Amino acid sequence: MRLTTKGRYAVTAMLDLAIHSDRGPISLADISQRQEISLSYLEQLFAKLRKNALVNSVRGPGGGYKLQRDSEAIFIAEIIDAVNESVDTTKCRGAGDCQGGETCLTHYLWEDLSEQIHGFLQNISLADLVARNEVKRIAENQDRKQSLVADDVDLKVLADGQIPATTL
Amino acid sequence: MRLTTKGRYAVTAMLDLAIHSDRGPISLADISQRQEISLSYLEQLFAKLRKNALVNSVRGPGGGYKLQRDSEAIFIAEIIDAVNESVDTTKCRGAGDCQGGETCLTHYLWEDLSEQIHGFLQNISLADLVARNEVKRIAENQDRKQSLVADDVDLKVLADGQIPATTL
DNA sequence: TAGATAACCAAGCAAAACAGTCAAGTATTG
DNA sequence: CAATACTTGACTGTTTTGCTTGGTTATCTA
Repeated sequence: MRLTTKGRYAVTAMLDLAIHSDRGPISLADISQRQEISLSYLEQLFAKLRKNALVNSVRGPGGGYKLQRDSEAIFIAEIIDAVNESVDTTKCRGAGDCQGGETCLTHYLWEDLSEQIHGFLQNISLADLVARNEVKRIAENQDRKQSLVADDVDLKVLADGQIPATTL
Repeated sequence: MRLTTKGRYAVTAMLDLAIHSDRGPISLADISQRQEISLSYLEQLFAKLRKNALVNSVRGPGGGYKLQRDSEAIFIAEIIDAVNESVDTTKCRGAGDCQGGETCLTHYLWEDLSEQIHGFLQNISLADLVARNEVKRIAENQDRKQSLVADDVDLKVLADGQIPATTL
C-alpha cells in the first residue's frame, strides 16, 4: 500500500467522474481542465484504471470515460492500488530467508499495519466522498449551521478511528 | 500524508527500538543488521526522527538511540510525517485561485481523506504494534536463541498471517 | 464518404524522491 | 589518549513522477 500524489491524482479524477456521472461519458480533456492534471498523464492513469475494471471507455466524438460500477461500489483502495500497481517487495518473503527472525518480526508488523490502512481505505467508497461534497456545497450555498452539524458528524466518524476487528 | 517505503523503513526501525527498549541505547548498526537497512540510510532517517523529538541519541561507546517517549505515546503518523517532511503542495491553496470552484472541491475532498488516514495512523501507537501477545512471545524466543525447531513453528505462525483480534 | 473527435499507444525527458555510499568530523567512555 | 559510535555533508545511481510529443485507431456526424 503506497500513498503518493499519483494516487491522489487518480482519486481526484475518479471523483470528478463520479460527480459528473449523470452527463454521460466524460472526456479526459474535461477532467484535465477542471482538475488541472495534464491530459497525457490522465491517459496513463486511465489506462491502468481501465485495466483494473474501474472505468469503461467510449471512443469517438462525445466519448470519454464512465465508471464501470456504481460509485457506491468503487473504493478508494482499489483506485490507489490500480495506479500504483503495488508490487509489495518485502525483503523477507516467506519464512526461509530470515535467520535472526527479527527481520520477519517487524516486517510482519508493518505488513499488518499496511493491511489495516488498506482495509480502512477499502471501506470508503467514491459515493461516500461525493456525498460529502454535496453536503459541503449545499452547506456553503445555504446555511452555516448545517455545515457545522455535518462537520461534527464527519469529525466524529474521523475521531472514531477504530480499526474494525474484522480486518485483522 | 505520504506512505512510501521510506516511512516503512522508519516505522520498522522505530519498532525495533521499541522492542529492545529494555536494553538501553540501541546502536544503528544493530538495527541495520536486524532490519537489513543500510546504516547510512538509517543515519539520515534518525537525524529526522531526532529533529522531530521522537528519539534521543546517546553518544560514545555503548551509545545509540532511545525512544524519547514511551512507546504508548509515539504514534505511527508522527514517524511517517517526520521522515517525509510533508510539505503538501496543493495546487489551489486558498479559495482565491480556483475560478470554477470544482478544483477546490475535489482538492478539499482529498485533503479531508488525507486527514482521515492521518487520524487513523495517529491512533496507532508503537506499543499497539509491539504489544501483541504472539509477537512478544516470538521476540522473547528469538532473543533466547531457542532451537531451530521452535523458530520454525513460530515462523509458521507468522507466515499464517493470523492476528488475534484482541490486540487492537 | 470526409472530417472531427477522443480514446489509445509509445518513446522519451526533466525534475524530484529514493536508497545508499563515502569521508571527515565530534562527543563520550574506558 | 584511543576506541567507539553518532553527526554531518556531499555525492551517486536508480526509480518514480509528471509531463511532452507524435502518432494510430475507433466512432460519430455533417
